Amino acid sequence: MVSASVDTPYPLYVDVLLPLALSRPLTYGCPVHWAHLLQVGVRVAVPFRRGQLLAGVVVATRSDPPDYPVKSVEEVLDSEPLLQPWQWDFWQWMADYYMCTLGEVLQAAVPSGLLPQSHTVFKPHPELPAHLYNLSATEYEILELIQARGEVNQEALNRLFGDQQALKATKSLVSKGFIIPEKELDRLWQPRREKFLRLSADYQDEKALSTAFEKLRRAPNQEKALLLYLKLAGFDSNPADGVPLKRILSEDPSLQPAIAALIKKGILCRSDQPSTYISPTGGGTSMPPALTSAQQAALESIHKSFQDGKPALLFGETASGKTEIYAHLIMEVLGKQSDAQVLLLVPEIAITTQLIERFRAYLGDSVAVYHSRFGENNRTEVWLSVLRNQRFRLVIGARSALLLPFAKLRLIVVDEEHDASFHQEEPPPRYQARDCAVTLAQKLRAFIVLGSATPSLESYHNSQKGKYSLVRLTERYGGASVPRFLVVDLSAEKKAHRLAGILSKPLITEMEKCLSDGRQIILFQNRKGYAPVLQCPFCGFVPQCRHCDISLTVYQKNKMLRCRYCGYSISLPSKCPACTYPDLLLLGFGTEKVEDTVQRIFPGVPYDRLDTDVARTISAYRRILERFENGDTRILIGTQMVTKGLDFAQVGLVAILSADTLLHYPDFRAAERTYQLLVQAAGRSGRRLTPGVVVIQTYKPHHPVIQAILSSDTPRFLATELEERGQFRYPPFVRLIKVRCACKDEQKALFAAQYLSERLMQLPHPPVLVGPAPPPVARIRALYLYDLILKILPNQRLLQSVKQALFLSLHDPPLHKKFSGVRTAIWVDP
DNA sequence: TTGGCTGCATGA
DNA sequence: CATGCAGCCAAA
Repeated sequence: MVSASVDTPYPLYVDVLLPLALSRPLTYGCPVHWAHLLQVGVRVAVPFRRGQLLAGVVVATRSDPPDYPVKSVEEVLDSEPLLQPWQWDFWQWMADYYMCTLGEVLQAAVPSGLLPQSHTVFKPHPELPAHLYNLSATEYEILELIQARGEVNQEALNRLFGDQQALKATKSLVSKGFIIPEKELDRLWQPRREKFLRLSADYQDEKALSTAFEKLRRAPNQEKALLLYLKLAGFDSNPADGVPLKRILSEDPSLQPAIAALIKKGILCRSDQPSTYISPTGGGTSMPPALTSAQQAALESIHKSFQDGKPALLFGETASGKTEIYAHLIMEVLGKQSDAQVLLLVPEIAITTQLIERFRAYLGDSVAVYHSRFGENNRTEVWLSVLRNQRFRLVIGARSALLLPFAKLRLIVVDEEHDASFHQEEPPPRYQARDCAVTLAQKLRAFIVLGSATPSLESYHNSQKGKYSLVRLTERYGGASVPRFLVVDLSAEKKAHRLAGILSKPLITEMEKCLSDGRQIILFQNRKGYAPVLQCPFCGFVPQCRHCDISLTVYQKNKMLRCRYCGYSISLPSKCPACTYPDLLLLGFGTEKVEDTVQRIFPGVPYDRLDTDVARTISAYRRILERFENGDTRILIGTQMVTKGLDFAQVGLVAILSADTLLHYPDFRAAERTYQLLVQAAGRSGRRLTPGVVVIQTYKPHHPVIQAILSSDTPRFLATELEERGQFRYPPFVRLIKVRCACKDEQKALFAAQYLSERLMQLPHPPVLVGPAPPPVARIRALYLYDLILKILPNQRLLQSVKQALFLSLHDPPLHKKFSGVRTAIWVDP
């Protein structure tokens, strides 16, 4: 028997990109019966490792066999490509630029519903062994379950019996010949379909219909059902499709058998119609408001920069009406080409109903929303619709929307371009979506606008160099007024004993004034929980995380101590774990503690807290905002979340409870970020004709950033900050690459980082190296960390050579041998 | 990255 | 001699 073992050549070989961190696509053979379906961009199911099935995307096809044995493509999942041809080039650019693998980009881009994986299903063996006596209790139970249900998947068993137990038992059952494991691909994503009812062709005219009623004389329920159908169909503007079955049953669920009978008699017939997971919202009837002359001028400048083929940086003060300009641009582009697509990128949290509703008013159901917290089905539907250029004209999305397969993208708008959430920290690809958007626009010859009231120094610098064109918009829109700033010196307040927890006397006074005016208050504190540190005043003991080098945060409500890095938690001790001293100190302030103070000082005033702890889901987040919007709550206490994208007319006071935690953040962008946040927070206070108040509490009232805010001269702040960046060699004057070595063994992590640094020094033009040094939190999840920061002059060639050297060193055998167990991570433009 | 394999240490 | 864990390496 030779024939079976001979490696029969396949008619076709395909390189398949899998959604894993593999360094390259893998090659599979394609059997004849699939070959005609294969083309670049279609999905295939392929075996991976031992029996696992995985969906991947075909990157290339060829007819010559590789010089190693290959496995066969199991199934072709598409008849049309799932990707646009330009995406390969763009993804490759991302992978090269951000030093990650293509597979990681694939994973970030494609909704997981479109990349199914296999799971194991156990079925009873057709010929069961005669003896059951050598089975353990668990094995016996599992066998019974499998026999009863016909098939059971591994996950279900894991849930019932625990991972270890289930795995052991199934393994043993398989080897003893009781059950057979089979790999099945997860159910493929299906477009939604809905059951519809309509009148059969034979009963369309009035006469036929009356004979139908004739027949139903002795079946009152069926008669009732038919009447109900006719009533609903009559109201339907397009009864050609019939009436959704769901709608009929929602009127009277008891009619189900009657309807079944009507179908059986051939009076009604059932049909499956394609439907949508994204319910229609209506709208699309209004036009964006007319522009003021200042806005019109800005719009024209943007047109001009488009003609020059440059990205436009729209630097418009808070409330200068940038959104109106976006709206006009978008309508223009869509007006010119009816099949054009537009992408509006927004920071994650700012995907508020407010912005979406605004655009739905103009564009109705052709507005899609895309971000990670939207359901898998919705995302998949948006993906396919954007690919085939159906339905959606405008996609409003968070950073990952940039990876959608646009068929005809003509314009990208990046709103709040300075916002940190455009940068993906983890997992790879670690990319900056704003910068990627610029590259993508260039590749697709699409227009691009970056908008902000406080541009990032990178973008501002680019506009000064002439790479982007700067469009200024200084006039406040609709007579909006500038808020009044009040800086409170916390050290003076403390000396005068005028601090109630974290609320200073002047702040309390402003709050009282605001409340008696019938207006609302936002309190911002950039810390979750009750207090960041618990300390014993007697022996000084501070509870630390077991796995991270950080003190545990106190959560008073849940009586817990919790690590903000790894989630490790223990119950709140009532006395010092070291010396049993009973009165422990709660140092610092989190939002929970602010809540307590507010409750104490303003008893009876309704408030809410908004941070990731309470707003876990999008619906919880919305509920809290709704309550605030209709005035059910008067005070909103929260973290970053409360400073972004919320526009509430009744807010009269915004307070930054501790500007210092922002200013002292160990990051070269601390000043920039603080400035941006303060401006953004200020934008939340006061609307139109009623000026608002912004209270900034700080121990450093003379800090340049605070002073800059008071003068509200953003260009000047940008200029001075740019000067500092130049002086201390920080972006945008140098490019940064951060390399992190992580290992359970601290020495090993350090040595690996040192080794890398030595290798990089040997380059003909070495980068400036900072470190290796431990980051501020030097151990996370039991891994010791060492960071190496490379500063590279902004020169394409240099950057390229450094990246290459870095790549080679990381994949170098000596490094792997000597430093096995060291994990590395790279951030380009951190 | 992940899982499976190898080799070594521990335990009945 | 079985079981567990760490380190190593290929994945087609």
